[in-house]
Amino acid sequence: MEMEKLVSLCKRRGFLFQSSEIYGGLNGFWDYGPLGVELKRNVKEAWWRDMVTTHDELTAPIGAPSPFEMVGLDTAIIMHPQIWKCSGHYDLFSDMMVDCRETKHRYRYDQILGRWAEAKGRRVFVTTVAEDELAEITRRALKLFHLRSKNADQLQWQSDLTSLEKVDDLSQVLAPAAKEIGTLTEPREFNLMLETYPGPVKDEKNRAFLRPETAQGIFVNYKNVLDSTRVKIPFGIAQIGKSFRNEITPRNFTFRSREFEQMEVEFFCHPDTSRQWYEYWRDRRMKWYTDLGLSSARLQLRDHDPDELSHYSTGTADVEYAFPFLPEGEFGELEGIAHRGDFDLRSHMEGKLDPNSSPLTVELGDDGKPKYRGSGKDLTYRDEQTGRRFLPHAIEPSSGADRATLAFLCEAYREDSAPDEKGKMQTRTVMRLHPRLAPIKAAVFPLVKKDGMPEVARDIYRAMKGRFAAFYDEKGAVGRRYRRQDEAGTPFCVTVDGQTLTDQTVTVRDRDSLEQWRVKIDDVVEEIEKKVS
RNA sequence: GCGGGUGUAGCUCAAUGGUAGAGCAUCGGCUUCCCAAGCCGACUACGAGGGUUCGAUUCCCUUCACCCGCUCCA
Repeated sequence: MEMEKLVSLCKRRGFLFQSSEIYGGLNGFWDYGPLGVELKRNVKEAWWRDMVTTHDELTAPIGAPSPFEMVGLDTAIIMHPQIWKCSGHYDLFSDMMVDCRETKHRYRYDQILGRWAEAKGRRVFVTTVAEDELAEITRRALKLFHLRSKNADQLQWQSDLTSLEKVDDLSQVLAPAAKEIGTLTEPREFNLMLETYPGPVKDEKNRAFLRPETAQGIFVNYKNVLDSTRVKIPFGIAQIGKSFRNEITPRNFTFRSREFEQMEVEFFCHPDTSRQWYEYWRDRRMKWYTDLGLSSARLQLRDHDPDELSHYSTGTADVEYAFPFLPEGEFGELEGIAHRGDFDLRSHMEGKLDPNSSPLTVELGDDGKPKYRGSGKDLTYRDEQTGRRFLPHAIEPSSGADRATLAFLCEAYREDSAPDEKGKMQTRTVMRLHPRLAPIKAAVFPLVKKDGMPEVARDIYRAMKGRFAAFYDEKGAVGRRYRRQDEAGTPFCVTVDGQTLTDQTVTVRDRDSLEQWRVKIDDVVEEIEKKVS
């Protein structure tokens, strides 16, 4: 399937529009049209119903270690800036970066180390980002000055190892991996979080961030939920909401947008059982996508390699989909299921933890105090059976609503053949969306606009509208009307014909098989409702 | 962020330094008893800004967006 065809259909039928299109568009932002908004709402509602509303806390679901509770939450997009310092996003997301024009590599300004070296009358700041800095710098300096190891004494070091930040003139700098000097751009600030300034006066003191993930809203409300709901561990808190990231390269339709919507659960459990819960959520979340129509052949559950994991995490897996815009054999992330240990709760309690420490300890600043202070609130959980206190571990299934919607659109797009009125085969474009996700569940047509058929059809339409999304159309050839609904992904079309007027039956036409069968008018609404829910 | 390409109607495309065309879609009729191309009619476009020119959709510059490759993707 060519992506342009899907993009074109999305615009033509009103699934997706480029944001601010009449002003030329805005990179990284997208608008959902009348059909798209229904589809995305259905995705989110399917998720919420399956995770929260219909969850039965009395019964252990298949594969779950025990019964558990699920509650929801809806937190603000803008939160206290300290949250992002303790979560680690602040340090990771706002950096001075330099680009190398020669190698096209991008580096964190503060991570490039180097030494001033002089030889043959030239003075160059030789840099590296490698682990064994001194050896690497020496090796690169010799190479730059065309010196053999035995002539190393011709090389004079004019400084100890220092940060590139101390160097004023970048034209005399040998960039890591570069062959020539002076290839680095001036340092530029990269803010991966979008900033805003609550309050009428723009002042640095007021600087806040649009959340880059919804999860932190859950962590900082974890105690409120415990105190207000009587939930007991193990339990999950679910949230759906917008998040914002300054993606460096927004691309691939809505796949990498700067404004996007997440569907996240933080599942809190005892540390001893966390591994089992992680496996439960990982497998359950994978199944959710196949249940809603993504083909197993295009989906994969990819466990992260141990070296991809934070050491405090015992597992992270991605649910990935083979999007048609990716190269053959490559997959794009739909959802990450992460074992986060107690990193987040402890960071919000004690102060930002150093993710590289083991066991985890609070990261200290130059003054020996915590780099970012936590809330100081006790977030431990008291097991009322044993009387023991502990900090729960969190399992985080974090799903992208827009990415899921895009995957469902990609999966649904098909071109097949259907006969026209002369029996000649024609290409048919059809969106084979799962009935639960389809924006319109059924369309109702009078076969022709006369003989009392419209009146009957309208009555059926009205009866449907009270129960589910339906669409009425009486214009033009009926084949054309069927094809229009095919592109909208409507699973069923109900047609009133001449026979209806004599025996009170209508035809129901199936979108995918094109089969038709007759149903009594009195039964048709219920029959379709059963098939689409 | 870098390099290359593209930007004309809702969609897919055409042509042109001087009035911009088509197919499909849409809308209004007619026709039509089951899968888009039967008939008549109607609507709609040169991404934005600036420059050159008597005159720019066309040439030049800038910008925005999209596509491809590289980079990035916590």
